[in-house]
Order: sequence, then C-alpha cells, then structure tokens
Amino acid sequence: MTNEEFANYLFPNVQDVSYYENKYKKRNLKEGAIVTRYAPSPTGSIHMGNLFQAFISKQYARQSGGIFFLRVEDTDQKREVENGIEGIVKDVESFGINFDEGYGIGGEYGPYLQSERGDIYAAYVKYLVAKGLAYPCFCSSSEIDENRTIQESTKERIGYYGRWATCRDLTPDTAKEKIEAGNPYIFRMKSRGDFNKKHVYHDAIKGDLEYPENDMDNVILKSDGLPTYHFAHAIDDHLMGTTHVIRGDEWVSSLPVHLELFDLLGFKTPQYAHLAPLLKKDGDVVRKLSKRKDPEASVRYYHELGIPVDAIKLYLSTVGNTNFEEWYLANPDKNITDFTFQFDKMSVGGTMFDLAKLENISKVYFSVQKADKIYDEVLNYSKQYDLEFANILEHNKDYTISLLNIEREIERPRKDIGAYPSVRKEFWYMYDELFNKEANPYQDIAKNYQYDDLITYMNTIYLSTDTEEEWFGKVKDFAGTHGYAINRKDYKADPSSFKGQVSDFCELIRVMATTKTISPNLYDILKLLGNDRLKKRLELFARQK
RNA sequence: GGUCUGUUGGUGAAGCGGUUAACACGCCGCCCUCUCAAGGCGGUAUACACGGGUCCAAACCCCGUACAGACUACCA
Repeated sequence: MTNEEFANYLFPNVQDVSYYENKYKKRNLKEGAIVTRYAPSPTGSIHMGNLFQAFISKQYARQSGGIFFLRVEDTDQKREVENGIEGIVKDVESFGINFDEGYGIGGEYGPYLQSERGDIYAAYVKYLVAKGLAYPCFCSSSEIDENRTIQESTKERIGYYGRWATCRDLTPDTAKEKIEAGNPYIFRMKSRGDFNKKHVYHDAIKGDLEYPENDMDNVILKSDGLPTYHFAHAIDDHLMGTTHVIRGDEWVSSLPVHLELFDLLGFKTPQYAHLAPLLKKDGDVVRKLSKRKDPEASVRYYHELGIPVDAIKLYLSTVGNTNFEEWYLANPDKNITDFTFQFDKMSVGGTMFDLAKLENISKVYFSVQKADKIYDEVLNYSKQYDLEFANILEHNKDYTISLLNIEREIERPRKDIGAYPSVRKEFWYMYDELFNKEANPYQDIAKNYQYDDLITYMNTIYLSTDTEEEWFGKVKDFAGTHGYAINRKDYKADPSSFKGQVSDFCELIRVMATTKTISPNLYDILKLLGNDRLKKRLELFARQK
C-alpha cells in the first residue's frame, strides 16, 4: 500500500487541498500592507497582556492599510468557558479595538472558529500523509509517560523523536491493520529535522534568534479530531493570509516546530514578532503579570478604577514603542493613530507594568481634555459606580463644567485628575450636597487660624464684581494693614514682626471655603461658590475658634 | 535535565566597537508664585551582573559563571 492509497483509506471523503488553496484567494492589498490577527482561546476574559497584543496588532494593520481579524482558537474543549468568546470580544471592544473581519463579523476567509474548520484540517493531514510527512500514532499516554520517565533518568531530551518515535516507521499496511483492530490513534507530523543543526531566524521584535532544528514528531490532530495549536496556526494563518504573527514570547520556543510545519506543508512562513511579557515586581522578585494573582492584570479592573480607555491606550503605546512617549509629549495635540509604530522600537526583554506611570499618563491625558467631555465621561462612570454623585452631577451640569474649567485651557493645565472618581474625591467640597453631609467639614483642621481677621475681611470686602487682579489687590491691601507681610523679602528679613505672609492669609480663606489647604485657583473657587454660600461656610468655620 | 532569551543609576530607558554612558521620572537647593501643580536655573547619583578572551580600543563581539524569564502536553 502506498502512502497515497493509505491517505485515501484514512480520509475518503475529504477535499483536495487545492480546493482550499483556490477558495481562499490571496488578499488583494497594497504593497506593504500588514495582515494581523487576534486569536484568543475562549476562556472568558482577557488580561492586560492580551489587550496589549490585540492593540499592537491592530495598530500595525491599521497604519499599513492592512487587515486585522479575529480568529477564535477553541480547539481545547476542556478549557472552554461558557460565553467565553463573548466576554473576550466585549473586553477588547471596550477599548475601541475592533476587527475588520472575523468571528461574529464575517469575511471571506472563514469560518473563523477553529472548531468549524475540521474539514480543512483533515484535508491537509491527508495531504501530508500522502506525501509521507505525517502518520497515525497508536502510542497510549501511558507509553508516552514511560518513555518520559526513562528519558528523565538517562538525562536524554524528553519527547517523541528519533528512536522514541516508534510509530513513525510503521508501514501503511501495519498501520491499517492496527486501525482495523480498533486501536485508537492520533496524527503526528513526521519531522525531517536534525536537532544538532542550528539556524538563525530574524524575529521582527527580538532580532536574530538562534535555534536548533525541530526533530519532534509533534501531534497535529488530536484524538477528538481537532488540530493542535501548532497545526491550526500553520493552516489558518496560511489560508487567512496573515503576514505578521504578533504573539506572546512564550511561543518563541515552539518557533522551530512552526517553521518546520510551514516547510512540510509547502507554505510561505509569515513574519513572526514575539512580544515581551508584561512584568510585575512582587516583593523582590520580578515575574510575569498574572491573571490569577494580580487584580491589575484584569482589563476590567481599570474600568472600575475609572481610568479612561484612551489613557490606557496611551500607556500601552509607551510600553509598545520606547520612543512613543517622547513623541507624544512633543505632540500633545496629536492622536495615537498619527504615530507609526516600529517593530525594532519594541522592548525585547520584559516590560515592567507600572501603575504609577499609568496614573501619571492618565493625569496628563485629563489635563488636555475639554471640561464638557470630562463631565460627560465622569457622569457616565458615576451612573455605573456612584449613583449619588451621578445625581449631583446631573443637577449641576454647567456648574461642574465651570469647575472643571478652572486652570484648564491654558498652556500648562492642572494635573489633579487621574481617574473619573478623582473629581468627587478632589472637589466634593464644591457641592453643598456633599459639604453639608459632613457633620463638621472642618474637623481635621488642626492649625490655629486668625479667625477674627478672616471675619473682618469677609464682612468688609467679599467678592463683589472684582476681576482677579482687583480682588487680589484688595486681599493684599487688607493683609498688609492687618499684620501680614505683603512681600516675601520683608517677611524673610524679620518673620517675627508679622502674623505671616499674604500666602498665609490666602490659606485662611482657602481653608474656610474648601476645608483644604490645597485647591485650584482661589479666585475662581470663591467666585463659583458665591457670596451667599461663602457666608454660610464662614459662619460654620468661625465656630471652630 | 534540555532549548531559547534577557541582565545599563532608586525606576523607566538610549546606546549596536572609540560618548564627559543621553534622556525622563524621582530626590535636593534656589527663583517665581495666593496653595498645590506647572515652569525656570542648578545639583544629585559608587549605573553597563560577574570572570575570562579578541582588539590599538569593548556596555557593545566571543567563551564561561550567576541570577531571572519562557518553553519542554492529545493547553493554547
């Protein structure tokens, strides 16, 4: 029996591979267009590493005028989670990362669900068997385990290769007999590699990678009839026209297998780009960010924290290309989509996932946004996580926008908002609903203030319709005639002859109005509060004496 | 055990055979200022994991060692 006859016996009702090669036409894209994909397993939710991968893949496709598609790798039924795919798609789309084609969207290269591609994989297994490049293997898992034990004790390389690959030399006739006797089997690739031969592969990110040829007869079709990752990857990315496989660097070590598989199948290999993992410092050790151990690994965590999606994308961009941050700082008015990512500007080792840095980026991001946009987003966030505040916001729309506008649209705006909840945390005192809720808003004030001066000031001056300059001039005059130094040099020369400086008097006003020693521009705050409310606060404050 | 990869000040990170080893954050001082932030000026740091080698010359190339990570499944 020839290999070809054997292949026909094994797969009598399968299309010839030329059928699929014709069906899935070469993509008609412009020169240099990159086709990337996001190919998750349906395990429910994604973590930052996955998001990073999807984000970067999308960027490369977009910036080159290519295609970014979604393929679902559901070949492991044991790991499958109910509605797992939906959860993943939701997570990715919540970051505005959408697909040009793929599962749930459609496209000419489907099905995009691997479990629906059985016929296709079978056709290619048949093709390999006919050429003597794949074979059925009857070894049981206990036999494999035994081999492994022997290999461990004799310190040989572990795996199914060379003399350990006992089924690779079975003739088609013996194999057929075993099948007819009812022995269960799987399919393995028949490696032609020599482990002692080394090659260099140029990874788009990692650069030159030296690797030994693969000589393992890896499983390509499992007993459930579904392909392994390795095989499905080769078939799908070939047929779907993927030009660049961007994936985590845990795959680097199976690169020799994939390279050989493409070779056996006669496919052109895609360009691989292996992404460095996101790392975390856990005490003294640095390790990969873990979905199980680290809450910050979860993508949903950031939605709860109220960090804007765009800020996270900004952060991922800085992680993605080492020169991104510099560019963004120099072009604050530009968009991420205006930046061209380069593979050789990506981190080769791991990247520390730094929450403090994320927060900082988020603050910079907020500082350049328009007040009404922030209002809308904070309201939106609050509706989900803080109904009380959402209600307050809805009743104080213009007021809140004015508040958010203080020191905003200027050359160097304030950076005091890092996330949506910061608005309440930083400015609660600007809302009477929240201010009056406190039994005594001033209870934490420890300092002994000159209450009488403040009362005198409030009773005589107030705000009226002054401009900021007029107002501050009056504050200065008043402070000067009530024992405060009106310039720093005088005070420094002889501090004991003053009650303090003008800044100390301003602090007094500030504490009365806001209960805090730090706030945005005092004049704007006072104006927003208005004389009536200030008067009430003054009375309350004066009781602290 | 095997294969592959990585290791530059407190942190991030340039550099790719000849540099005073950038830059950013941080930290300290001064200036400005109604607070904070921002900004300006100046300063700070015992930074190229360790040991050999090649070279006139090494953070950069080679070989070891240590440490760290990934993989070593009919999981992806």
